[in-house]
Amino acid sequence: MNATPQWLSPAEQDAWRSFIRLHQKLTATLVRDLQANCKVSGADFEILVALTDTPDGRQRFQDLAKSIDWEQSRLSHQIARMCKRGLVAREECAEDGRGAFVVLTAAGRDTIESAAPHHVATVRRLVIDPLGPDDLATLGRISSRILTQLDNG
Amino acid sequence: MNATPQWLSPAEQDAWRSFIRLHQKLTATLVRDLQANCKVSGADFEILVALTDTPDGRQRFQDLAKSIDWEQSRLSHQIARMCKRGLVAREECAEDGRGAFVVLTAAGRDTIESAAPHHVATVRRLVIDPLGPDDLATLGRISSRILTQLDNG
DNA sequence: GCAATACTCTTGATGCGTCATGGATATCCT
DNA sequence: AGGATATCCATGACGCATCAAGAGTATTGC
Repeated sequence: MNATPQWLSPAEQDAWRSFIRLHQKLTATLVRDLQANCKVSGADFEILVALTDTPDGRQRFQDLAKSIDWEQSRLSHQIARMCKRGLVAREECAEDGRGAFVVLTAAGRDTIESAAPHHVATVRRLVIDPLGPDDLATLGRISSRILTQLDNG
Repeated sequence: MNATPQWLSPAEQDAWRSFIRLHQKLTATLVRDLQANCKVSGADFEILVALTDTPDGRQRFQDLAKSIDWEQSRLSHQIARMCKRGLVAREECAEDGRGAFVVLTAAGRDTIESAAPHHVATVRRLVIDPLGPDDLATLGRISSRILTQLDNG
């Protein structure tokens, strides 16, 4: 039932390896840039951005996890670390005794407000500008296509 | 000296977020697939593939690190873990007292030979087939472009 | 009511990745 | 030759990601 060739053709292999390599190198570069210039990890940044998206900088654990597609326990560990550094705080949930809120602190807000412009500038320089609008749109379209496939199993 | 707009336009943001999301989800899926079906991590797989690329499954630390673009200490830690599980072994280097070789063991060879076909099939199913040759080539081209930018700083 | 079940979050163990540091050997320079 | 320097690899500390297990609280169904 498997008529497709087992190995990748040279052209497929080229494309795939470029993509994987890009994948690894871009992540490493962006994370390093954030850490060196803004003292936040990629994980910190993602949490802070997600919290900033809500008007009061407060979100239930569950909702936050869903909005950034993280597993519960990963979020729990991450929030524990960020609490220790004062970037966010926990709050109990009145309506549901099991639940809890994550709240952006003043320090957290300061951090993200100074980190975000720097990060955007880096993304522009490394990705958006070298590609130009057409290729960027193509990249977005291709990404969505693969994402759909991933979501369908 | 910064005439470019600070934030991303909605179109830019869409494309960028799709790409990042793809990035994260694809990695997670592939790693999980390898771990669940073949009992190897992504890091294990990368090492084993690189070693298989040489005729005798032996490589100096340094050369291995360069060929997969890893930091030296990352490789050292990884090899230590893989030694413990018997996938590779260390060998001293006669010509250079500081140096060392990493050698594929029989168990390591078995592992990669059973994992590789499975992995290729997954990559086909999730990425190569849904894209088709043209989009795959485009993805490769775009990836190379960004990689060049990364390498130039 | 209340027992069974489901939900929400936490915790501990383990592997991975980076940084800073260090020990050993080789090479270079005078 | 011998000291300075560079190269090669190892190690420890710390943060991050996943998995398995668990504690407390709500909900469901009888």
